[in-house]
Amino acid sequence: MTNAKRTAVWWIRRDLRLIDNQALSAALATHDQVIPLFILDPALLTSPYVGQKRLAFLFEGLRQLEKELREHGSRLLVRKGKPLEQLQAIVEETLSEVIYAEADYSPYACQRDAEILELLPLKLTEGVVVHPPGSVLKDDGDPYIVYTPFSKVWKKIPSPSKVDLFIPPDKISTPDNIKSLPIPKEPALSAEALFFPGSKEAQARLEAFTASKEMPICQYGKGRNFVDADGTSKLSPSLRFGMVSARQAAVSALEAVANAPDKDARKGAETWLNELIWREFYVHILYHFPRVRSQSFRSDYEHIRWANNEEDFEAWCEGQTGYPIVDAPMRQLRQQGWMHNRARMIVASFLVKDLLIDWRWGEKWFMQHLVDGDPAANNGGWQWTAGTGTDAAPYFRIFNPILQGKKFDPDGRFVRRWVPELADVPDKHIHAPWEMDEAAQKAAGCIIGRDYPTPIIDHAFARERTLEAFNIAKDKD
DNA sequence: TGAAATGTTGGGGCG
DNA sequence: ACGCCCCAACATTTC
Repeated sequence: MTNAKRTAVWWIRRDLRLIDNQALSAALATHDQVIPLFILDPALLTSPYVGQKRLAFLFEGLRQLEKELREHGSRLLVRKGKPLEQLQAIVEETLSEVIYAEADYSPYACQRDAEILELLPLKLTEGVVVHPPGSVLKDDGDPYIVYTPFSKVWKKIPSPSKVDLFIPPDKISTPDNIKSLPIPKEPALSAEALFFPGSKEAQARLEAFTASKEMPICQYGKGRNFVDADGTSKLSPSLRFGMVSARQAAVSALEAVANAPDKDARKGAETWLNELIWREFYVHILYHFPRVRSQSFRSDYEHIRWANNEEDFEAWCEGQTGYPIVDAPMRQLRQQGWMHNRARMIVASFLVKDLLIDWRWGEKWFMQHLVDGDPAANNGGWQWTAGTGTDAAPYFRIFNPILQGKKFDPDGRFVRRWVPELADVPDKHIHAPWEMDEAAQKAAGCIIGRDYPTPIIDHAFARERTLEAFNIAKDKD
């Protein structure tokens, strides 16, 4: 080595934070100089599964990270191109000894990293999940394909009790002579975006949710299903890009469980912890069974004869199905890039089991619009709803969109917010406005078929059609 | 982390 | 007083 300083690259992928970052910590512990690098990978930026809102969130997140780095006297090095080629060039330019990165277990990332590992000194650390794939296995060494036993074993593995609050010293620095690209300005974060990216925002959100006086996490179990009054943490986009670590979230949840004032509160917090474990479960599933990315986990359901009607799909995408509890969240998704988890289940059930459209269509649409869109969680969620996945809802579990609306948006506030043409429809009919007689429609200023669509399908008919389609497929194997 | 169909029970009205 | 019917209310089964 010609340089006296020992230099490492910190390759940032989905870990946009300085706090509790195992890749960064490892680099700082072993090297004198650490160069933070982000590579704009055309294969990812132009994928049909990438959405503009998520990209905007990522780019603004990078700007926030750069700001933090500047406070520590460093630049964020940005390059564009095939990661292997860019890394080769940078290692050469900076005489770096090693590249540290947080392991990513999605199929694309695994293949990308495997190729790089053959040619470059890449060291992968944990961080995307608390317990990585391979660490939660059955006694015979097979991965779990049912959630409950998985979660029991997950909880038995000693979880970290502390996060790494290491404040990066001025060792992080990028040599001035190294060329860097600007962070793209487009797509830009819209002014009415629901989420502001960045580690600071994410840390504050986690803190407020789990450790503030009110401890909203303790109400999560009871409140999480109401689609309007929001009992959820809204942390998914931050977890998606590592603006908080999974470990931080888990530690905070465990602390909340321990500090909960009573039994109900503890249960509420445990429910949220379980959602974190669901997230890890699906990371493991996609890692162990990469074929689920394009196929049903249960191969018999590959035989389903989908209706796949394009017009129906378009109506679903646009929030024009005529079912308020479906249309409202679908419109919210397009506008804000986010949807309540209960609503995700409702609209997914409607697409797959009412419209009899292949779950992959919906999976793709979600990826194109969700700020938090993650290949593992999204795929897992869709296959769960479709009944084709691991530990999935049985195929005959078909949501009734009217009952779901009444249960989880009882006063119709959520529906009225996103489907303004229903604003004056009385509570009694808000989830089934087509049941209004002519006079009621006039009084509500909402003529069905003119101001708001007639339901594009009859639920009772759809239910029977789907039961038959799944039954036939099931018997084919 | 369903819903609908079907079965069972028990109170009240009524002849 | 009694049997009968009706029908909530709840439980069980089936898709």
